[in-house]
Amino acid sequence: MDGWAALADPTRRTIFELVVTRPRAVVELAAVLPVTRPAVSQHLKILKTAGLVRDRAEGTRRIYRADPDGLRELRAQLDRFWNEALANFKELVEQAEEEA
Amino acid sequence: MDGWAALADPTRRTIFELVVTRPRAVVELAAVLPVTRPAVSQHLKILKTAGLVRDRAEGTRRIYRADPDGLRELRAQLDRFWNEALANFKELVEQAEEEA
DNA sequence: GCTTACCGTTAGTAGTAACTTACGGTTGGC
DNA sequence: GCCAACCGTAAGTTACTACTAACGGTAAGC
Repeated sequence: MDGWAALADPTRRTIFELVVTRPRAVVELAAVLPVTRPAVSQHLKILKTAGLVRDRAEGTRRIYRADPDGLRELRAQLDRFWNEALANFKELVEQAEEEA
Repeated sequence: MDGWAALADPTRRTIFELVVTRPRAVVELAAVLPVTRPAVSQHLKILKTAGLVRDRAEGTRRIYRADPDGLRELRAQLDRFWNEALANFKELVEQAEEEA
């Protein structure tokens, strides 16, 4: 599952929003969210595969934090969309002005 | 369905990529894609609901183009994630330096 | 007016994703 | 050594999503 699909799910996006502010343990996340702890683990696995989070062991706890790498890719692609959309829009305006 | 979920589907993201370069008709898109024309229509409906495309009638054809509005929202949210992730990362580095 | 081209919607189906429950494995404290 | 805390995974269920086929509706050309 790629970055887009990873952030498409609302629960997963909430998890990412929590982790992006500061590192958190799985049990911490599950306490806030309306789903069980295993569900949070599964979501984190997907986010990790997408390169959006990293984890580190700290005793029995696993601390998850945001990973800039996956985020960078998404930003690059979204910026490309943005620039192309604006260029396209600008072209349309110029054509409209030619006709006027 | 919000912008994230709209761009999560690969077919739908391809459609958006095609439309973002220049406006296209439904039959045009369906000719390139490996799915049927109704499927393209359904995807376009979802993209439209998400504010990512707009359509205009031109004879019997419907021309779709990218809509900057929906894109702007996604960009804003992604930038927020990005900034928070960097701030978080910076904080971690500073803490590590304090310990050194 | 008839045909053709283009499009959206509906109904039905197959595949997948998100969730819970149950289980086993590892680390830390007593 | 034993218990408690924390975590990941597997199995099973439910809901949803993407798709096709079939239909009806509208604009353009002859």
